[in-house]
Amino acid sequence: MSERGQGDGTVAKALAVMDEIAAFGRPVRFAELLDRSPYPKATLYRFVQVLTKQGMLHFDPDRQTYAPGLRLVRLAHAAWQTFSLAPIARVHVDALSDAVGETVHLAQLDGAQVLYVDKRNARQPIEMYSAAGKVGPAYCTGVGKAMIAFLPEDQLKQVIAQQSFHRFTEHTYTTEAALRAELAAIRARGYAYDREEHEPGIICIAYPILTRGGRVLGAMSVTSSTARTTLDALDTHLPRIRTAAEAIASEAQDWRFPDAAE
Amino acid sequence: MSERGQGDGTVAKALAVMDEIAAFGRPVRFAELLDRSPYPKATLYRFVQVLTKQGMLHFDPDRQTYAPGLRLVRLAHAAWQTFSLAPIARVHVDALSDAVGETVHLAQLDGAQVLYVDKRNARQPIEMYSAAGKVGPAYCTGVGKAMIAFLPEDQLKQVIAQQSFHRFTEHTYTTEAALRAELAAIRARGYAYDREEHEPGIICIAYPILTRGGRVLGAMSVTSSTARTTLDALDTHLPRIRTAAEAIASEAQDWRFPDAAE
DNA sequence: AACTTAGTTTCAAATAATGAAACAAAACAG
DNA sequence: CTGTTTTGTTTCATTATTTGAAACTAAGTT
Repeated sequence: MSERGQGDGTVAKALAVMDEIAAFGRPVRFAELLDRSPYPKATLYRFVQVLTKQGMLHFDPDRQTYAPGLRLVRLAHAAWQTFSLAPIARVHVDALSDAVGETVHLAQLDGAQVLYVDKRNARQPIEMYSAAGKVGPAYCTGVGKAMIAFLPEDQLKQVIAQQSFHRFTEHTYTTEAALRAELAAIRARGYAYDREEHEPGIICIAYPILTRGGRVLGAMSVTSSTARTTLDALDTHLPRIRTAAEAIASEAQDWRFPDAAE
Repeated sequence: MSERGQGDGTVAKALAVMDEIAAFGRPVRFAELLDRSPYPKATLYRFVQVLTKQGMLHFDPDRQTYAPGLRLVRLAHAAWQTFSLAPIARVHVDALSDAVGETVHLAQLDGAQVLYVDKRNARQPIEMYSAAGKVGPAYCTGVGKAMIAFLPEDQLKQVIAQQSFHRFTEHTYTTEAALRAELAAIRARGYAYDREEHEPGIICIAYPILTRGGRVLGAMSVTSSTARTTLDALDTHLPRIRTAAEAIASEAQDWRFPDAAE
């Protein structure tokens, strides 16, 4: 039952502090942090000191503010290179983006969230709230649904339990039952649509990236807006998306995510 | 115990383990890690367990390997957005890259190292973390020298003490004296050249990004190769680079790095 | 079956983390 | 300029966690 950050030792607590600071999205004063933190002054103070000394946080002495530090960028580079699909997928993402002329996203699951690991903007970029490293909800994005639809039931259960089911638009699925019906449809179809469920006017078609054993590695999507096109029109890109996703799956499997015995 | 028996702190130790895993640049087995680690088996084991549970590492059960986890990518996104110059500089980096048709780098100092936070290739567009997050030596890159040349003496001393002075090419400055002479020249000139000091055939011109108070925020560079051009030819881009660097400095100062009093 | 090597658990002792409270230093009154 | 509040830092006895040698299990090899 342990969530991140509680009862798991000192390291977990320190990382929870990192999360909190990152969540602010801007440099933050010690007092602000203290308000939101479950830890007493002295304890939080020591954490922040240690993290700063370690380069995980950066302290601006003029403004007396803390922000996530550059050591993270260095470590994340390693994560991106060794674990994410992005380096393997790169050539395919490029090709797909060129071919369809729309925004392409590559995403993986980070716990119950969608984490975008790569992105290509269309030539006429739509202003959207996503980039590599950005996270999003799993229950109302194309890539999110395409991934969780193919999770084994026990994992799916955990993931669903952590969804907020916030109603972003009038098309958002806001109940577990509705989402499960949608996921069943996605499994039957083999891929997912986003029908303006996360942002009004934004639609996408998303294809899962699965190992031969059916394990979920990630998903990739082609996104556009209702102002420019329709889902039916996006459907014409399906063969290309499928080809790209399957190529990524195949290469990823060989290089990095071999299944046990199947 | 008496004295400053400063026990390292559990968080610092855990982060050291992260660094070690990241340094491998590939998924790594527990035993490999143990060889390189100063910690005994049980201790290292627990660290790795905690970090995995926290999403800082990812464990591949099939191969029994650990790799940096996706939580880092999420945290780094926050670091990149709130602390790095990249978001502010983006439009200027784009414009400069378009104008000069060469590779443009944006870098900041992370301790004694150069950390690249953004990059534009002459032809290929967005690359995100493939380039952002990379580190390089400060003493033999254009951006590195452009930054450390403008550090106050006490900081410069520390940084120099941490340089390896490895001879990458026949042009690399390999002594503190030689480097200091070069830095003096850079200060006088206002910007730096890389004359194939890091990689044979690669030259660049790098301009520091400084606050009005003279504090070093970062540097940006235009890179090319001796096969295509010469330093003199690159010099023609100088006004554009200066303009871009100054624009970034000005905006960064207003938004995020105000000096104390000026 | 005997022997290796890799990974996991145990538990008393050693060590580090905790947090209430005191302290210092600014910021802000009056 | 003096008292007051707000914010940031240090102290220290208590408490809880971390530590690591060793025992153990599992998997692979001869």
